[in-house]
Amino acid sequence: PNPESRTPNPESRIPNPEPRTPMLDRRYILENVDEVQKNCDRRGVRIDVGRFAELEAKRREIQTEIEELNRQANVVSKSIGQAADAQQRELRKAEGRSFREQKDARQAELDRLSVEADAIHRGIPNLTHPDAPVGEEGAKRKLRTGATDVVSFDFRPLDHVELAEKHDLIDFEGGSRVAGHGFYYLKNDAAMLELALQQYAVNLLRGEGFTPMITPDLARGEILQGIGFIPRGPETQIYSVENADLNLVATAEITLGGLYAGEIVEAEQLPIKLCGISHCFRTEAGAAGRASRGLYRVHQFTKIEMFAFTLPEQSDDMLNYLCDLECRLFDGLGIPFRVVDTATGDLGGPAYRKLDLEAWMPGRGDRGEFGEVTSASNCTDYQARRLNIRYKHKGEKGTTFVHTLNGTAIAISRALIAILENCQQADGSVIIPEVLWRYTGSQRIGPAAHEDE
RNA sequence: GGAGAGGUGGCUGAGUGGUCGAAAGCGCCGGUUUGCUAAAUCGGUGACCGGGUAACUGGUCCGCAGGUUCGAAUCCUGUCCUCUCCGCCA
Repeated sequence: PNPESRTPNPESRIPNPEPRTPMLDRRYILENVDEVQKNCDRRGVRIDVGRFAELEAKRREIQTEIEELNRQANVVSKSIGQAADAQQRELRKAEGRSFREQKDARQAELDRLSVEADAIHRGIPNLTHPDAPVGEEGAKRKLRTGATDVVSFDFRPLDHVELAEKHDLIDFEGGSRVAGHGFYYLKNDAAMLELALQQYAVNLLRGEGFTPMITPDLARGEILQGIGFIPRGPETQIYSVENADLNLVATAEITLGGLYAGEIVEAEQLPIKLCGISHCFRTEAGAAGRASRGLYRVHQFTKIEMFAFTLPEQSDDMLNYLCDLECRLFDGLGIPFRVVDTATGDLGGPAYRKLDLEAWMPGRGDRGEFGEVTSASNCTDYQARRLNIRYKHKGEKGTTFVHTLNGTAIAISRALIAILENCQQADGSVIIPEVLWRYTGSQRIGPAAHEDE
């Protein structure tokens, strides 16, 4: 599938977005060139921070000149209004024009400089939590395991594709015919399971003070970029709508984070905890063939997402809290999993730290493998800067960027894999996790076992 | 989708080319008065970027982007959003 299309007019709705899109604060970078450079190195991001500092210094210099020229031009302009006779007036006009022309010339130079400086700036990723393991993807650190042990079957377990076929749960062929490879229909008990999982997750989160939200499934390019996605690039993971500045969201993180774009919230309202229900669309460009059998890597799925806006000092705890909730959700389902602290080299640009749950998938690979089912990230103020989301204390002056965090509660497609494969029985039936019975109305997929379990 | 109206400071709302960063009111902060509450009254009260130890000071900002002009909240173009009416529709 080719998601490429052109948008005639990318719009701006966020009031006064900093035109040069700060990722890290420019001043912070200038004052901490070495540290920022080291951080980029640890993440495997090739960036010349020193060069940025150089350009930025020059840029400021010119900016000061421009302001001075502007000031002089303003003085002249003001005097014209009070000028006595027409001759004086014309003289002053010429003077003013001259100042503006000089200014424009300097401005053009500044713009040229900014192009390079901004390109570097855009590439600078967020800082990294000191505890995050340093290295490539393999350097990730296992933090703990869930409450449920991995069961070794005394029969050859089926994978979820085989189980789905056996019980008529998923129509991959139909999905391909109608929408292409990577799309599918959930049928029968799988459809019911999706609804049940949604209810299960949302109810638990609501009890924890999250506001349930069914969000738009499309969003403006600007919002995507604020969150850290790059729509419409050659390698983009994002589907875009033709002739409109709209994109199918890859996660409700986009719509939940974007909800407060341009806002100043009262500090007393923080933390704000949202629970988003949305479909997620991903082109998965360049991912073909990579361990993506069945439901594991698809172009569309439903996801219950947690999102939090916090005070800066709250975000470390909030990340652990989101991760704990994910653990509770999967412990509740009886799925074995481990929690992994993502290595620096594998962090996305916005993430300061990322904790993943990897569930055991007995049908994956030769003898079962862990596969990522959730992901919780602390993005500190990286997204807030780009979306211009700040807080202020009531009655006080001055605003500060909030911290944003996101975490998967349940991504239905991956959860389905884990449930089908872990809960399968020797006779091929699947026992539905007990916490879902009240939503599914049934307890088992497939004929009851003849012998007991 | 069509027609019209509108988007101004924390809020309401004036302002149609030059002392407008923006009247007035509300709110907020401080003073005075009153026995608390409340009321009255006086004064203060936007954000961002830069310079300065500081007092202070330069620039930018009237949805957003661009244009005209010596000078734009004000004129022009595009666009987004809101409201009203019409059409269509789950």
